[in-house]
Amino acid sequence: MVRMADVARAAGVSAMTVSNVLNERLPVGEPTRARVMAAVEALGYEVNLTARHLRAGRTDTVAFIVPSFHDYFGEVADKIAPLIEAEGRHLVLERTSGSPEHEMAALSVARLQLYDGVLLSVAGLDRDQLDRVRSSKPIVLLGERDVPDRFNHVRLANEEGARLATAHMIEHGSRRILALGCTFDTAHMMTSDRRIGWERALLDAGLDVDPRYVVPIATYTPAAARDALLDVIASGLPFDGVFAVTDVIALGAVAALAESGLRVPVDVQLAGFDNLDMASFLPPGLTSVDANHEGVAETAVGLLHRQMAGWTGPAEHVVAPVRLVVRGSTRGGA
Amino acid sequence: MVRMADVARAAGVSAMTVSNVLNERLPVGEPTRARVMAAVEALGYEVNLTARHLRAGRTDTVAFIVPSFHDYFGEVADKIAPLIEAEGRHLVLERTSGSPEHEMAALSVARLQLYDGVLLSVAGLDRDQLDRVRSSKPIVLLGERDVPDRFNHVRLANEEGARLATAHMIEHGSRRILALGCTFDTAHMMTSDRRIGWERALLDAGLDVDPRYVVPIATYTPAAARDALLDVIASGLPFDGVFAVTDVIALGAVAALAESGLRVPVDVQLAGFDNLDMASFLPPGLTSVDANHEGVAETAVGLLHRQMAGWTGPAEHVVAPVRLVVRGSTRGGA
DNA sequence: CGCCGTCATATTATCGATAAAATGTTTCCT
DNA sequence: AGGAAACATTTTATCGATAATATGACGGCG
Repeated sequence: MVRMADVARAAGVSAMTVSNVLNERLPVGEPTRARVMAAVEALGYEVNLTARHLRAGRTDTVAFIVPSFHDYFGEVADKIAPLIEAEGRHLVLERTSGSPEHEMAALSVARLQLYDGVLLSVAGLDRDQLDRVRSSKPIVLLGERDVPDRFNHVRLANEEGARLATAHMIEHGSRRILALGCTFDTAHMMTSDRRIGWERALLDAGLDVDPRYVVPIATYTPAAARDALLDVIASGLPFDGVFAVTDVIALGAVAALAESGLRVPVDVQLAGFDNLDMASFLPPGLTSVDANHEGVAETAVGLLHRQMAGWTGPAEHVVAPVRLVVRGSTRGGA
Repeated sequence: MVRMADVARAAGVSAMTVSNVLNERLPVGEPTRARVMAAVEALGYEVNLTARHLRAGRTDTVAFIVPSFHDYFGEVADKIAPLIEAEGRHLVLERTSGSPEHEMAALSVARLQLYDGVLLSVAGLDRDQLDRVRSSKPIVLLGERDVPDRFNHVRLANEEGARLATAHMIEHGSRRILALGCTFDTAHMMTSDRRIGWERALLDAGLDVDPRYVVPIATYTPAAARDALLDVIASGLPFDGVFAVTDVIALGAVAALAESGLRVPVDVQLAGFDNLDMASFLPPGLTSVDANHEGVAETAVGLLHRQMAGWTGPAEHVVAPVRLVVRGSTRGGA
């Protein structure tokens, strides 16, 4: 391991001069700078980032902590990365499996030290647990859970999105719409907020809210969604529309409907949420609620940058607006 | 920031004793241990991982460096994470955009220092560039590029997989099969290795290899794939099968075929590569070459663990076997 | 000619933890 | 009782860089 001191010796200067050359902190005379650079090249020296971090208290790295790496979070992460890199920092992803324990561990003093700032997609933690986090590290929370006021937070207009999607299917003739993957949780969660939007659309249209039409799912995978929907079909419960709580769930629904010979959108209309890349390619095109990933990424990163730059004003709680992207899976589409 | 020295003072012992209690390195008397633990609790002390890293030379962290976070790599990363965590380490993901410069930077001395080991999915680097990497850090390379012998490397049986998929479509009646997303590169690349498999299947069946049937794609997105295939359709080139170089490309093909009123598998058979989760849900089910992500993950992590444990034997070059998963998008499927 | 300011570079102290060696204390055995 | 072994804890040095401060050389000016 080549150290700064080795470079210093080779160039006949002190370590501090090497540091000044490399970091352009204090001015260094041209001949000296040249000698130092030559020594750096000759020895192949590179700074020890750990030592720099310990001494300078800065890592130039931001973490985005997500429940899982694939699908939705992978897409959002790819939007976030360039924004972080534009400010000369690195982005790394960590995974929590959505468990509260892992999420708390990611917010522990020890782990937060490793980054200049952290974006956390909250899946498992509730407000009380988040309140126990004591740290002045810049943090921005993403996701649909309730969070303490002191945290910057970006969430989606879940209820409105679900309402839009459901109302759109009602408008085009659906009367019995499943809320696939929704729940009756009382705490704010993605699955319950979206259920409320679904309910609202039904009530606005003067339709009944039948709890049998809320179909919870064991795990948020297309496989579980397909199985759940196949069960519904087997049970004989009549339906002519499906609001899937996410596009990933909608993917499972597409498979179940196709397997059962139900045509989309003729027999059953289908709408999802998230507008993943996939949505526009899945024939006949998946109608989906779009929350503008890119805008969400910009907002969240903006809040984080502001904190990292030293801003100490009150935290912001942003609700990202949504719009419905209509495609062939509903009768308003092509 | 609470330091170990603060805990030591509170417990009336030396910092070293605190360290010994927390790390269970040297034995500590029970009453002392209790006092130390009480002080740790009272002050809410947590170790400074950066200082530990600097002194102890270990981060307990492994990086998986990928071209992009979504789709294929997100799925593989979710398989790798539990394997790393099972050994008590953390996994972080970094992104290179597939550019050689970013990949080299990720392999720089400075960045490698941050991890106990690195898994790198090579997209842009060639053998010569990789040869310039000088580091004894445990590294395992993934991906289809050629790599120097001294690196552990896991790649897929690309040629065989493409051959299987193509042969399967020939067997079920296709005679003019597009190689969508393939290329004529001479270096080993995913897109050229798979083209060779496609060629082989054609030749084995006594069919012509017509270069017009190799359709390169600007960017590896479903949108670009759809556009490329729509262009082919518009050109009037007749075809009755599509081998898509990846499932992501196949997704674009599905959209293009649906838009053009071509029925899968009746008019055109379609097969992909990677067997992403999506493949089994995309109606009528996407026939795809499965490379057993989980097995690849286990192999790669196994090689990395071996290196991190101090193994210094020769590097291994593993070619992960593939099999064809037949679904409804080809006529052998349901 | 001598004093002061400016610029370039060097010295010192420190970030927080831990490996290795040193010190002190108790126990045990003959 | 004497001495060694066993055990518990502390001391010292170090990982590699950098912020803050100090030193030295030179030029300008009265």
